[in-house]
Amino acid sequence: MTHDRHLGTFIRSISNAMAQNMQQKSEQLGLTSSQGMFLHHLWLRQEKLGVPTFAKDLEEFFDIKHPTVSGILQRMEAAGFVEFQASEADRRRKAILLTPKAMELHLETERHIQQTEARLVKGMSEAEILEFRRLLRMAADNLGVCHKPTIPENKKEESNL
Amino acid sequence: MTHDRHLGTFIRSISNAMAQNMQQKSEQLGLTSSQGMFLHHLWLRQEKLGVPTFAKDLEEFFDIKHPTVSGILQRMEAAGFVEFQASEADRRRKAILLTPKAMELHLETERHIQQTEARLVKGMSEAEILEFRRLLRMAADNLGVCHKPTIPENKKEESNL
DNA sequence: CCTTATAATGTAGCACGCTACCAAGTTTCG
DNA sequence: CGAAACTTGGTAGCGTGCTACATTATAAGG
Repeated sequence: MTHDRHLGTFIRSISNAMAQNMQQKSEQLGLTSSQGMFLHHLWLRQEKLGVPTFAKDLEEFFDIKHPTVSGILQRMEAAGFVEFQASEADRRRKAILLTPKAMELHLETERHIQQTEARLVKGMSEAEILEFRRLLRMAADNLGVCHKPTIPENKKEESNL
Repeated sequence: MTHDRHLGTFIRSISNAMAQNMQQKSEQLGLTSSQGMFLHHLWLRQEKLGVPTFAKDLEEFFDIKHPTVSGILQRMEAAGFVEFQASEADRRRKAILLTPKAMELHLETERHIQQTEARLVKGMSEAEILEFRRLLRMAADNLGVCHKPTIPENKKEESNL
């Protein structure tokens, strides 16, 4: 019976490995893995749902702090993937808009995300995948990780991803 | 049925949340969560097993790249938690030694790690915890995360953690 | 209306993860 | 033995996560 690593370091390693995996797939596109996930989420809201996205939305969905969102958006703007548009309703906010350049990358980015997801659960049965997700959610709840849906309440029924 | 986040971002959030949890517990000791885990592992090898530890060992056990190990060790040295001792057998290597100051923190650090581990699996049955670990290991294997034991082969039978 | 509280975002500074590259010691093999 | 290959670890530079603080806009209460 060999020793197991603590779950903490183990999960950290898996998280790092997934990021590296995404990064390698995406680097030809000039995207990092976080930027790829931002792009996908922004695309979903902008094209599929037609709702504007603000920094606050990304902060809540990805469960990261606002300075982290700020940094990623700044680099995506510098790389020409997003633009900002001041909100009239609330002058503190700026809507985040994908550029045509980013739109072109969407399909490939989505493919990378799905490939990485598929690789993660390779060899698991459908039941095991469900159980994995259930246990991960329990762990997340234990740590207070919030779990916002992609879609605002008033748009929920329109979506199909 | 609400949307679920991709497993990728979900695991990343859990990993981040655990690190924050550890960090909050440890900051009064002047340790980060990575430094705490390094300290625990170094203590285990140094005091329990009596084997020297080199940067390469940490790199393999925690599954991180060597520049990352290097950085953490440099900060731990600057904070007075570790010292280095040139190896006579192989002059490329430096054994990593915990200072008395670090030894004093060991018990508290171990407690923090175990509290965080316990919090993660709170509400899960023994069987669920085993299943969680099994599924995490499958995912890790799928991503090529290596899973080295804490203990060198020739010392394995002596350990009891 | 005006003060105060709350909310959204920005910046500074740090830890930690990575890749890419470099230096030096050890090992292997002709 | 000597050259080439491998191993160990160091540095530079960057992205992403954090906390703490500051700024500005909106909301709430007297």
